[in-house]
Amino acid sequence: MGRAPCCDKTAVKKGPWSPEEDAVLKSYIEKYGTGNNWISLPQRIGIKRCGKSCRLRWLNYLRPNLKHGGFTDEEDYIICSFYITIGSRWSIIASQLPGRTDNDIKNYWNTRLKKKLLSKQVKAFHHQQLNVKFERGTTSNMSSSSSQNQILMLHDENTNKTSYNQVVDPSSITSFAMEEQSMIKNPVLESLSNWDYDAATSSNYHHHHHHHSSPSLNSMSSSSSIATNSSLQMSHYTVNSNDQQEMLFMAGFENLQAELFNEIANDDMREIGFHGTETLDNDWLDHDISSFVDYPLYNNE
DNA sequence: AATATAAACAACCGCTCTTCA
DNA sequence: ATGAAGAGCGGTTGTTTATAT
Repeated sequence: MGRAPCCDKTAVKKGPWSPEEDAVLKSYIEKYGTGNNWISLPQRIGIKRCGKSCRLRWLNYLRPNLKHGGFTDEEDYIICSFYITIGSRWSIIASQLPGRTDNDIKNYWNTRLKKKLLSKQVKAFHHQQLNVKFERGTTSNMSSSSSQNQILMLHDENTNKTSYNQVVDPSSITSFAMEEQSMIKNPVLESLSNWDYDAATSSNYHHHHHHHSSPSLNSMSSSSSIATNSSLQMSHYTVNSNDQQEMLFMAGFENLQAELFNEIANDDMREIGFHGTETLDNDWLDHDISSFVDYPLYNNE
């Protein structure tokens, strides 16, 4: 009593398409079009396939002017920008990339691009942190030992709060990081800022209990408009908690980077500082900071 | 050289959205 | 106005190909 199948599954072939099947389908559609009826098409042309399968084959493979593989750097940026902004809305993303299908982009993201982006983000973060120092004590010692290109973290055991104070010399930021900036400022991404995101929110969205981890990074950066939009949208468009965590993770880094670059561009400052205080718990540490610090923040043993 | 493991990718499934009689 | 059929979507699976042991 489930849903009725779209076709007789026993009389229908599954799996990869043969060149012969491709040729029949392609030549028919090129001559007569699809006739707005995929379900009856296979019977009409004598192919033992489900109508949905024919449609998919045509749309993703046989249709003219399709590209396969060989994604360019520009396409990478566009895909990443969109994913970070609107999540896995593959058909929307595909509509921005001529000759690419949603299926292709989805596969590419899942198998390669996601890893590529994550490793870039991690590299960029490493680069930014430059030199992390962690001390225990009271907040009164805080400012004394802070210097250029250093992030100082100070844990006050009495209040169980950790303060941080980051000072970055802009000249130490590499061209790699500038490349990241161009992604953040991608015009495609900016064009999205006027969309009405609330209209289509997510029945399957749920807050993950780690959702506070990124705000801890956000609080370091104040607010560039792009970064703010990005994190807002993020909270509405994630699909499951793993993806959400991962996306917040990336967005947090981007916010931080965007803030850095904006300050460099607008103020021509020699120094950029971030200051703040957070109540730290182990979740926060594990997720955002501790894996990037070469020595433990706490001695738990 | 043989086998195990991972990556890549096409295609499938079940659902939702749209269209039209 | 309404509901069934068609189209579209995105997560996931299954198979092939590449890489590691």
